[in-house]
Amino acid sequence: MVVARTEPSTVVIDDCRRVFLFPVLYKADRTGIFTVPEMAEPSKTYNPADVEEKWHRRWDDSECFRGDESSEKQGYSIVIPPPNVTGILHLGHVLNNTIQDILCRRARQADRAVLWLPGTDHAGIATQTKVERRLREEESKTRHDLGRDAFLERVWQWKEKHGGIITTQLKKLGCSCDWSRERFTMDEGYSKWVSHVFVKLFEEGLIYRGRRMVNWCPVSLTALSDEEVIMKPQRSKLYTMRYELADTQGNGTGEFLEIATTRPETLMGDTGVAVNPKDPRYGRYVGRTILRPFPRAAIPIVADEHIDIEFGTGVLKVTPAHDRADFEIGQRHGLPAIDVLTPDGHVNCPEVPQLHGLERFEARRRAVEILAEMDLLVSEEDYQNNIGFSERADVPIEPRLSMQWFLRYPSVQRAIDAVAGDEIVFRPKHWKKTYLRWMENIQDWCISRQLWWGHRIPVWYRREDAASLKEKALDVVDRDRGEIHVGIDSPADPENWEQDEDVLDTWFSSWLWPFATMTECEGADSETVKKFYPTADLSTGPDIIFFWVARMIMAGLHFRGESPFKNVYFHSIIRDIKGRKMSKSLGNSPDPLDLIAQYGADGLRFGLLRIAPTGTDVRYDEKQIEAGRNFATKLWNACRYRQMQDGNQADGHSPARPLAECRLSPFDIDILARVERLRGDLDIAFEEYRFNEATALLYEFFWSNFCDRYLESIKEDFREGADVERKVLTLAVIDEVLRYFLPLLHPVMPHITEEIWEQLGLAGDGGGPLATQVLGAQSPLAGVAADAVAAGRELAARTYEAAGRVRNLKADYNLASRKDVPIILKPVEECAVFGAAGGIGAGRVAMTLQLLAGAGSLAIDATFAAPGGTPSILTDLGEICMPLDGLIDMDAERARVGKELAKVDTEVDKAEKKLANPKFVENAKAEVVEEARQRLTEWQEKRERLSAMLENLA
RNA sequence: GCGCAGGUAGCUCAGUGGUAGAGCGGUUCGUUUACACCGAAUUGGUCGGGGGUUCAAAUCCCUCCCUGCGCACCA
Repeated sequence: MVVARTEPSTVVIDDCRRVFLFPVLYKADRTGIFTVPEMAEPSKTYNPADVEEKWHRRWDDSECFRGDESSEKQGYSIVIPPPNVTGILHLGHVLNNTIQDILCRRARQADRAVLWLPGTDHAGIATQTKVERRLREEESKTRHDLGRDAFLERVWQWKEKHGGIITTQLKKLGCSCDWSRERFTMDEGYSKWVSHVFVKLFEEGLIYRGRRMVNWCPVSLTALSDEEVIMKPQRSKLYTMRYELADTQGNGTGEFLEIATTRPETLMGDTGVAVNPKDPRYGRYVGRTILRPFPRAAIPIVADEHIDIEFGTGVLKVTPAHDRADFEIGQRHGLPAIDVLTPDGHVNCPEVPQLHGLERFEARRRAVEILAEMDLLVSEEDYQNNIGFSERADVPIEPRLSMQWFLRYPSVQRAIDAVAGDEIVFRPKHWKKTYLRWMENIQDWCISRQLWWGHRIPVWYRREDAASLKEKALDVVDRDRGEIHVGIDSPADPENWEQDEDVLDTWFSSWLWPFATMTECEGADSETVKKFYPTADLSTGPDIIFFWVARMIMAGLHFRGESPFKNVYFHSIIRDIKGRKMSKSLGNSPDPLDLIAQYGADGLRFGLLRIAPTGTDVRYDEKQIEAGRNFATKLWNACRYRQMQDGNQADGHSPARPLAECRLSPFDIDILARVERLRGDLDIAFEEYRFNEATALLYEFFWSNFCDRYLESIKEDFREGADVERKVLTLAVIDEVLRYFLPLLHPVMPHITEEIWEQLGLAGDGGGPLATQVLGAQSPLAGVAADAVAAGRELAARTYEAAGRVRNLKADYNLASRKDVPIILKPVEECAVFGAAGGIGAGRVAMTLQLLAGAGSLAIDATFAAPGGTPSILTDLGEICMPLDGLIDMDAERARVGKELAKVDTEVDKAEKKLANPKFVENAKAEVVEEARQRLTEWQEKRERLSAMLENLA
């Protein structure tokens, strides 16, 4: 078996710093030991691994991505959406960070001082859960076994061990972050910001503590915000049971009311039954009492508008402790709240021993049985309802009454105005509505979490009163009374105080990210924040628009007086090919590192960008990544081809004169004009954050225009005995195109462009890495007269078009792959001036036409008289005949021309009809009408000539 | 229920009033020394249905159908 392994070789072949980048092929023997290369052979495929690694090192060493706060240049900044510190990279990260990398690299090219500030988030619940699980699995311990301090020590250890992973992965992707400024939400300075903000909001009366109905996760044992609850449709049962009126018999023989419920296991907490006051069926019951079966008790029947007459039986059991709506009904009617569940979701009701201690779903089944035994169960039917699940633990949450800290959001109206008035621009713009809708219905934020990993609430209670204070609703007044201490620092006499046990919601730190990463909360502003705040762009997923984006806007406005960013770009959510969300449990989420290993970081970046950025969501298809890799290979090979020509060269590498003074061919002019045009088109595409369009432009230019047309047509210049001057000029044009193109591609594919840039020596003397190149304003066609450019491009376009038509013709005769077919061009009059553009004679056009058409020979002969039946086509260069000795088939040719004529006929009809319509001529834009006229003329001419051809064939 | 986004070629998607596009796939041909991760040709669409506005609609309006997402919910 022969194993090929590539090693970069650095054979200096001349004094121009050009080296052979293309690796030497080594062969391994059966032992796997590499032996002396048998022969040097350039690799046909780009091998990203070594190249990428090398450039990561180079960029790192040169510190070229450091955000220079003292720069004279205009600042540009992005803060990274901090990934979970213990998380690993997924495709969403790849897309999002590629976008940010592009924005930053382009900003550097535009000569801005750029800061891309990286960092990670402590991710309270997620991280704590991970460490707890490990503790349970490996040591069979809970966090309580360790105690708070020891447990936190473990979490920090875990963070130290696993915290760097995602950062390393981002580096592999080529992210040009300023790694020297990496931040973590639990850094000391950052934590100080969190406390500072808490204290400030508390002082403003926006933070308060109270006993409220919250979303409780019975697994994580903490309260959650509304945003952390995911509603999911569930198949469940709707049970109808009956409660007996207490004032009739009370012994099972009196009057009953039927009540529908999905949660019979909470009926021990029922403290009332409610009907709608407008419901004629039940008016007479209101004010009476009814018997709760277990524990048996008489509870009042109340009338409440909230009850839906249509639903179920129109009678609701009111369980104020276990349902948000019931709680409110209870408040309105003075019904007590009886908590019958433990925090971890077990029944807590010693009065009913059959249920006491049972897990909540087990208790539900058991409660139904008991009801049936008591003959109180009327029916049981399948029912679909929506249940809230906890985002992290993925179990149904319990509405639970508990003492928590809440925030009334600050600067809400300003945050609404900023987005509504486009001070902050959302893209795609429809997300604006989603944002405004949420902001306009904003609810207080439950910010306390019963966790240990996070920022501890900076509130202390007087030790002697702590027990009672912890049960009390609190606000700023209580501090003024000296009962509690709220401050960044602990009280001076800590032995007399007890700190609140809870920590803050992770997002309560994340919402400060854009400025808390840049400056300290006390004292003078840092130079960094002065230079780089507010940031320019935020790129993130629409799934965290409420969690993060909206809150950052409020925090920025409130604490810095300025919105934290100008533009928000919401990238699409990546789904699998079947449209499902990527998830670990489905196993449909490819590991980006595998993809990088297989396709290269550049290929991955390019491939994802091609499909991802416009819609709301996008289906991931590995074929796209493959296309990205293929594009890298194409680029590699085109440059390899260019480099191979160095060896053929007699006299130096570039013409002594500037390009504009050389005899540029129409094709030289065309490709140079196109690469310049590409730059303008890219500017527009990126300006509008249309990343997919940008990749399409780059792909189209390089593959179709540069490789398939230009490179294919200049190969003659490198053949034995070709004109040396022309060869040198062609090399110069290729170099100029690459010198212009590679920087344009660089933000998308940074590694391979750097490598080629260096190896081809395109930077010139003293030029640094491509990553540091500022794009100049120089046109590749500077000094070339505008009319020469126009004429050259016109002639090039005609030639390319004609070559395509000849290929079609060949295919019609099943000769597509034949290279020996002779063709004869009878030039049209206006093309008789071959050579007007750039002083190059007809030979250049003829050569290109012949090469691209794949013809064996080309004669230019205005007087050529084709034998009858010779296949020919009409092009903008003239009539092109393909005499096929021995292959001529009059019938076939007649059929072909007839078919073409028919097609042209319908086109003429269409165009005539359009122009015959006076309203069209009247109303349409002048250029549209003019275009239609021209088209008609062209079709008519073509029809005439085709008719003549058909006659000749007859 | 309310809102948002989408329905264009077999697949993934571009295309906002003026000749329906790309990539992938399929088919046929081709290894000519940059590249088979390639080249050439070719196949393939009454642009979700219906109605309207307009000289002209994939594009604007109305309506219906389907898909995805968000918000709110009926116990």
